[in-house]
Amino acid sequence: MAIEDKLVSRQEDFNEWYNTLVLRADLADYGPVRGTMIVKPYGWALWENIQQALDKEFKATGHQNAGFPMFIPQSFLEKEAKHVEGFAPELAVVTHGGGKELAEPIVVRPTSETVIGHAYAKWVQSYRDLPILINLWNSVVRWELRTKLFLRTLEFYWQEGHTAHATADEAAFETRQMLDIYTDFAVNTAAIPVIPGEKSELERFAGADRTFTIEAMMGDGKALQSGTSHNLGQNFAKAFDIQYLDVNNERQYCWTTSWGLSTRFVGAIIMTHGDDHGLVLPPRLAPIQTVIVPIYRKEKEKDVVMEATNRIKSELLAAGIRVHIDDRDNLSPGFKFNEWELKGVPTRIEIGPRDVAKNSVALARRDHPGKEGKQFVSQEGLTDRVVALLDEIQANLLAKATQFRDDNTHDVDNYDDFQKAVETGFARVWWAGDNDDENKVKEETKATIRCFPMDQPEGSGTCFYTGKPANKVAIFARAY
RNA sequence: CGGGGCAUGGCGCAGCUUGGUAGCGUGCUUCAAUGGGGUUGAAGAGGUCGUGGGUUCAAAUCCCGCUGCCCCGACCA
Repeated sequence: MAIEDKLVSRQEDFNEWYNTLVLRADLADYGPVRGTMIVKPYGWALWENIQQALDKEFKATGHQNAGFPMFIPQSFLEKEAKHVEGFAPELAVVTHGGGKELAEPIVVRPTSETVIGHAYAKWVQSYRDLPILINLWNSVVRWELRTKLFLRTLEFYWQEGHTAHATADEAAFETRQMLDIYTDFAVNTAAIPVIPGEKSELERFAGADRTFTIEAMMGDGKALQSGTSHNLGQNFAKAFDIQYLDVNNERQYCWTTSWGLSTRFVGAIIMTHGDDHGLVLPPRLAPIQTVIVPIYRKEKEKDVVMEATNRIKSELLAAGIRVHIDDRDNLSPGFKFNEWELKGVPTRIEIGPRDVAKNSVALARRDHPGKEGKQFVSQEGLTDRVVALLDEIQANLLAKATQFRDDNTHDVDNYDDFQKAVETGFARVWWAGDNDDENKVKEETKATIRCFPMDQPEGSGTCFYTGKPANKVAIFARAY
């Protein structure tokens, strides 16, 4: 392959690096309509692993999956004042159907709170009908002005959970529970050290009382909101008339929540772990955890090499490892090594005639790219070794990402230091300002409040911007 | 919507200033060799030069219109 086809260095141009990486690693491509995305099989396999990990947690906490329509009457959106205000500019509207102009325009769902509200109003009569705990795996459409593969596309895939509860406490518990599930998933499955916290009023979901988020730091120091959990209070219950009779035979409005995590998370994985050689996928989510590259010269060698290759594959499969044999005969081994590194496969086994003779293999690890991370090991106990190595890589990725985040997070107490801090990462500050102050900071530095971390320090301090006494710590950063 | 750029085989580009047979790299197909870090060689396939008009004997190239895409800003998971 030609030199000009190599990846741009991540440090040189993070944007360019990201875009070419997504295309070259065969994760996704642009669709025919500007801003749409085709998720290719390899990218989708990664998304499926994310889905499975989350879905398991949703089920374990009593949620069920369901399907809801993608078409929503425009009037539904208008029932909740803040909601329509937030979403009106980015709606895709269907005006014709069956060759005729429609009496009422239909919007393609940008999110499903409204159609869910419509349904729940019918479903809920009694306190005995509550709670309703439903999750949707679907895609939604938002007509964004600027788009980027995975991070912001016109249509994106996600899950959106929608729950209705009898009391404010239950809704608050649910909101927090789902935030914790996202946090645990990000940290322990995706090896992304996120900061869970609450959004400021300016960044709050349109129609929510409180919005919670997990914020991750990307390789360029910018923040990425990677999952959200909203406490909708009684806003949608009142807009859609979701009421129930309580034990005292009195009508009460429900308390609702919604929470979501999207294919944007794939972007988070790429931008957190990727390096100049390509993707680095956390072992627990990697579509292929171990790739075996057989190397042989003549037809004579092929048989013995393939025999060992297949035997090793069976052993790995039996241990529950996702294995792939790269037996393409038109590519050199060196090419394959580079390609699988580009695709982020955590471990690679190379086996050639010399290995067959010595009962060994070459075992490479993706978190140490190139020849450096390669060692020749015995075929005896190989499966155990790979299992251990996958765990080691998983832990190493989290440790590296955590180190990076901490190195680029600064506690600052004055504006000069603040400006420097948000150039390269997060600024952790005492905050006592109003929306105007927050907007001014954004105009001057491009940094916004990413969240007020759940983990607040004891005591109080002085706001770096307004100089007022403050009792809350905020994370500021430039964001995607 | 404001500012900048681009549109030529699948992908990346040159050619345009000064009009005259459609080029390069990579990829693709076949064969042979090679095979432990982006392998060689040979032979092939593949293009209405975004689109509509104009000038001209002749337009990828000059002129006018249109469309699409990319980057920066506003919007946003």
